[in-house]
Amino acid sequence: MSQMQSVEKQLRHMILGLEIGPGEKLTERWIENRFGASRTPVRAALLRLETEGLVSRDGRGWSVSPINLAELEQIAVYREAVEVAALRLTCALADRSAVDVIEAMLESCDNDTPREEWHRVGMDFHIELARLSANEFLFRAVRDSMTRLSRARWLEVRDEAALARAWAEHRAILAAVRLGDAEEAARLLTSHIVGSRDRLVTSLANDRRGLRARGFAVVAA
Amino acid sequence: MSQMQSVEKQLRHMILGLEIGPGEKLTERWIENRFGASRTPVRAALLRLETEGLVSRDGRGWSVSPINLAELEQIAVYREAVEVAALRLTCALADRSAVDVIEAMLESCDNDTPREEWHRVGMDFHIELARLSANEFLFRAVRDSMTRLSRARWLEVRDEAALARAWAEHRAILAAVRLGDAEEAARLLTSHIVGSRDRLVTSLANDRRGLRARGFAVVAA
DNA sequence: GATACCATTTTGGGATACCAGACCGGTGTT
DNA sequence: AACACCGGTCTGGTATCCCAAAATGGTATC
Repeated sequence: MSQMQSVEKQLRHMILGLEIGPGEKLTERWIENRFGASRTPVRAALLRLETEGLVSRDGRGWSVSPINLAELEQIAVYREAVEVAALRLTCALADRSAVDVIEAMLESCDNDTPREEWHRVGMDFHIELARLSANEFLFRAVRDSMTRLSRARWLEVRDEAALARAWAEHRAILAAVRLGDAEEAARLLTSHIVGSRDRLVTSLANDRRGLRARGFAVVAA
Repeated sequence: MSQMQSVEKQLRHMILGLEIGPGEKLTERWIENRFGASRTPVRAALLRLETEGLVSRDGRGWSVSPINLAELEQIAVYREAVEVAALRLTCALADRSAVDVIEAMLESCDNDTPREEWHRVGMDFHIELARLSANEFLFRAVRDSMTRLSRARWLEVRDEAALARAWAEHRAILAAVRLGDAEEAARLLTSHIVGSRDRLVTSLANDRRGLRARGFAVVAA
């Protein structure tokens, strides 16, 4: 059995789900025992997760990357550049009917939907929207950005009002894309990303003490 | 001795310098012998180079990534997005004196300068310009893009006229940045990137037969 | 002569043994 | 009580072994 991908997947899942706290130390031996794999696949997983920014070298060893407010702000700028570029490409497409699939994705969330699902769909909206551009690099950039933002976004998903607002903005963006109005879509997406960032950073800065109490490392901006 | 980084560095250098042809098969054992390292650091190197796009899985084994025309075109779009975003940030800075350092870098190339140096400085121009934005993600995006483009750019550097043109465009961009004219700088950078891409893709498509004869895999757009 | 088949070799994936250096805790000294 | 020292333990880095699967090449058959 190829345990390599399994270790990587499981470890990523634990990190993204905050089952292992940001800033926590990791030893190859612990991972080895935890997932019943040997060091070769463990090391492969760590190397991959390092490039995703989920894990970092900590001196000689490893640790789960802390949540970094300065990094979140920089990612927002990066996201804005790549997502807007992807969006403009998509608006220029002759066939933009694929937005309906994304719209349907949004509709699949209602009051009975668990938090986890909202969290996932909220990210997938951006990822799938970027995929429509058919540009592999823009797509990957968005996907990787969302992975890096994923842990911090658990906070936003706890705020009912923020969630409703995000969904409304998502729908508005899709509407503009459907019409092929690149300028309007870009404007909406930009303000959505900037707004998200502001709410996220504010909320993280406020919760910082509480998060640290739970053992989560949160680095200031 | 930490041979891990050494293997990675040396292998990357051979690949970027076309000492190992695009599309060529690689075996872990060959690398092992070639660099006198054992398989663990070899695997680490391969995993890292894979994320850089220099090496790809080829069935069960590994091979040097072929030069892919479709990929080059997509990277150009991606580059345009991130480089322009970085440039706008830089233009908004109060202190833009760092452009002088980049200007000096360009000036360091004259008729006696070896091809290799022109090649490196041509890439470093874009990388260092992106670094000025002080956004780590935009910077990395540009750096990684240039790495991916590096091999294909060996062709452009053989064309004296193209080189002169590129340098002129580089200088014009710096001049606009120095004035803080973001719109003009963005316009110049965009057309520089688009122009580079067109010349590169055209020239590659023309040389494709010759490159293949040298054993270089070149995938069509 | 082409092709299907089988034995051998080779390959990457995984496991394990070993090492040098960092880290930690206790002890003895001041 | 504070601090310097020292020995054991733990960790990541490396080398090496083993294995299953895939590639290879030769051979017999049609």
